[in-house]
Amino acid sequence: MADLVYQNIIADLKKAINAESFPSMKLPDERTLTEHYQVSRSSVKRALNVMANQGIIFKKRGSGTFINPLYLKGGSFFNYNGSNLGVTDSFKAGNRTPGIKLLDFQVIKPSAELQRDLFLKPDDFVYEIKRLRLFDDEPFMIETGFIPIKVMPELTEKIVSSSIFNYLETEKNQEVTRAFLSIFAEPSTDDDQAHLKLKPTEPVGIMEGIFFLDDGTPFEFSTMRLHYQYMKYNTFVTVSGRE
Amino acid sequence: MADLVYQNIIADLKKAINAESFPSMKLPDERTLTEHYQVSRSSVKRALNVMANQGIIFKKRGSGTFINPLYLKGGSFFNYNGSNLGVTDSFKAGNRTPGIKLLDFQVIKPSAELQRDLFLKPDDFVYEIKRLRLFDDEPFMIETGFIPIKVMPELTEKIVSSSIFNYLETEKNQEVTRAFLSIFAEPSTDDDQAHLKLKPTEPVGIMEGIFFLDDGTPFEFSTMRLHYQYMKYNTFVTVSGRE
DNA sequence: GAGTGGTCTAGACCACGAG
DNA sequence: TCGTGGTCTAGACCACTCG
Repeated sequence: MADLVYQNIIADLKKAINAESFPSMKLPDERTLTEHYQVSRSSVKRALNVMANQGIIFKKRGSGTFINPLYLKGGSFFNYNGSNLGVTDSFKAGNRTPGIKLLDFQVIKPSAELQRDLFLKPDDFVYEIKRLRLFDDEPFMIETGFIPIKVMPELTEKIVSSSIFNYLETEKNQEVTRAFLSIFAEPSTDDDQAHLKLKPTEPVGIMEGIFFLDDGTPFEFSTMRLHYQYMKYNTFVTVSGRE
Repeated sequence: MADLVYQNIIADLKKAINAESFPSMKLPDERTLTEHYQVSRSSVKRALNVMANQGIIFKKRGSGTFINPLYLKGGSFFNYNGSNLGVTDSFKAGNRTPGIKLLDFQVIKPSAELQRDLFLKPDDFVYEIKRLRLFDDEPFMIETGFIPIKVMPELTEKIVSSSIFNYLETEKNQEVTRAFLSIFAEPSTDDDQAHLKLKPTEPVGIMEGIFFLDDGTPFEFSTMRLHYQYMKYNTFVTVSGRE
C-alpha cells in the first residue's frame, strides 16, 4: 500500500468501522485522532474529507463525525466501491470471463460534433472502432469508439481486439482517469436486437462520453449500448457548492 | 456569495478561463497564484483541487495546471454544472413549469429491505407517496417515495402535493445534500405506458436511491420511473484511489 | 538542475450546535 | 460556554517532468 499518512488513516478507520469499533456510530473528534495517530490535524481532516466524499461518514460542525449506517449495514441494492472507468473492470459480474468481438475498424473523417468533443483540428482523422462485448459468449454491449489517430498512431487490429485501456497502461504507461459521461436509455434498434438478443419491447441502456488521459488530452469518444439488464450505474452524489 | 478565500479564487479563475485569459491553456503555477491573490499556497491548492474534481482543469505534477479544452469550447452533449438532487431542480428543461399530481398517499409497514435501507426499527412505519411529475401538464415521471414517519411526523397531503425538499429547506431548515443513486432502464409496464403516454416498445429510465439529511439520517427511499426521453444523467467521473 | 505539483506540519482563529 | 468541525496561514520537504 501507499505510504501516505492520510491514506493510512483512511485504511485504519475503515478497518475500525467494519470491525464495529464505534458502537455509538460516532468517530473520535479530529483533535483526538490527531493525537492518536500522531499526525497533524490537516492530515486527519484530509482523510475524513475523502471518506465523507465516498459516503462512508457524515461530518456535522458542532456535533462530530458519524458513520453512515448504510455503509456498515449494507443497503439492499448497494455495493458501491467508488468509480471504475474501464468496461472490462466495471462489469465483473460473477466469474464470467469477458470477451471482445471486433465488428468494424476503420479510419474516418470525424463529424463536426466529434471534432469539437475530441478537440481536433479540421484535418485530423480518427479511428472508428465498433466492438461487441461479451461475458462467456453472451453479448451484453455494443461499443462504438472514436480515437484520434494522432494520440495513438500505432493502433492495430490486434490491439483493438482486446482492452485498449489495458494496452495504454501496460505498454505506454498512460492511464485514463477521468471521463464526462452521459447516461440514458432508448428503445432498441433492429441492430441492437440482433446483436444483444433483445425482444422488440426491450430497451438498451446507453452510456456515452469522452475519456481523458492523465494529462487532459481527450482520448476517446465512446457510445456504449448495453443490454438493459446489464446497465446499472451506482453512484454517491453530493450537491455542488460544497468542496 | 460567500466570503471564503478558496471560493473567491475559484470564481475569479473561472471568470478568467471563460474570458480566455490563458491562451496557452495553462494556468499560472501555484506559487505565482499564491503571490497574485496574496493568500497561502494551501488555499490556492484547495481551489485548484475543487476545480480539478469538477473537470474544469487538469493538474500534472512536474508540468503545470491545464484547462480542460471541453470546458472552454463546450462539448456537444455537455452542459454539466455539478450535481443536483431535487427533481424539481434537476429537470428544469426550458421554460416549462413543473407540476405534481398526487396518486397515492398512505402509511404502510416497510418491507425488510426498506427497513435496512432506511435504518428502521422493526416497529417503525413509513409513508408511501406515489406522485406523477409533469412539465406543462405533460407527465414525464412516476415517483414512489418512502419516508419514515419518525423523521417527518407532520407530513400532510398538502405538503406532499408539492416539493418535499423545498418544504424541508424553507420550513425546517434542513437540507438533503447527499444520495446513493442507482441508474438503469427497463421495458415500460402497462402502468408506465398509461401514465407517461409511452408506446409498448418505449422504455422507462429508472433512478432509484436513498436520500440523506445533512446529519446523515436516511430520509427517503425513492424510485423514479422516467419517460426515457427525459432521463439524461450527466456526470464527471474520476477513478477512485485519488482524493 | 530548475520548475512544478504533492504531502505534511503546527498552529491560529472562526462558526455552529448542544447543554 | 464549551466542544466540534471549517478555514486559513507559512513554511518544509518530496516526487515528477523537461530541457
